[in-house]
Amino acid sequence: MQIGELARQTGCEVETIRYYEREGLLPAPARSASGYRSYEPQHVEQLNFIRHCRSLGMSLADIRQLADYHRHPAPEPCDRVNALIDDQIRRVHSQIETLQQLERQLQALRDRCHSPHTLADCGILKTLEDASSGEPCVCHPTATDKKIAG
Amino acid sequence: MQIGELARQTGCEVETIRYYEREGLLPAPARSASGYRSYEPQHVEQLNFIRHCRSLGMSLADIRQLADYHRHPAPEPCDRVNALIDDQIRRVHSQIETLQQLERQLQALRDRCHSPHTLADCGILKTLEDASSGEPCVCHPTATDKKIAG
DNA sequence: CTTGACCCTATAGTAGCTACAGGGTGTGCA
DNA sequence: TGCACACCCTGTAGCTACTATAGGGTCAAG
Repeated sequence: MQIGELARQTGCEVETIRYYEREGLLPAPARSASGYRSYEPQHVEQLNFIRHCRSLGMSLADIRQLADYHRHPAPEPCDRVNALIDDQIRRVHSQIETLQQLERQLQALRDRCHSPHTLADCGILKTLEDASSGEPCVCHPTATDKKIAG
Repeated sequence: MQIGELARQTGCEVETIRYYEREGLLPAPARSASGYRSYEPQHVEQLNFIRHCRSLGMSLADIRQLADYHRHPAPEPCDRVNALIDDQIRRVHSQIETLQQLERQLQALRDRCHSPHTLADCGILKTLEDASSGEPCVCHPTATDKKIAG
């Protein structure tokens, strides 16, 4: 099967498939006489594995690890698989908390301006300006919540 | 004041300050005879403004807009400021919802493997493999929740 | 014999920084 | 005077996970 057909079967863009190959996530397939990539059904499965993990928010590095365990189902304990998933859950959870705090801060800022104003008189801009001069602001009640989310 | 001092006063890295200047967010300061950047107190305020907005998760493009309104407090209505903040709140909110769904999916996957297993017998890996072959999986009860979060 | 759909490689762009390499400047100390 | 060391400069490459070209080749149908 050609790359376009693989793309259709997996819902993954052609360029992304070539990118995964370059990154060593998807094994390089055989080539036709004219140099076209020629995929086997197992490639569909491998690509689905990658896309499934991506849909769970995992990094390509983590997926590479998982795919390795997948390919070599050794009789060792699967602690590292669990640890990998646990880390991912922790990361997602902490992102949620960061964003929830962000949402509260933005809402507090937004509450500064509800009725129609002019720019010169806008509570939002004024709050942002005051905060720039080091004054306390509604959005950041404590100093520690002002760090920038990665 | 030199760039290092500005960095110290604002908690912003020197490279980041130069980056903001390149991007047109922070006005280019005067230079000393030896070519060193020489900042005024107003630069502290402007940089604080940028960092404050960044801590609210705003993009540099949005911050550029806000800084423009800030510099030109015209007597027009501040609708666009409000719209900008509202958009940001919407974006943050939808990111939270996406991540919460992700967390549920990851937890469902994690629940597949609690007691000690070998790799060959790991419920997590098995679930991921089955999903790659198109079988229904615990993490994605419906097909629509499988899209990849940006 | 041409059109159009497909394929190839290589490179540059996205956001918001961060981290060099390779050089110059300025101050303190022996 | 010589040297160490902290600071500054520009320019460029790296990070993630793609996406989007440019510029070309291949193949089947009409």
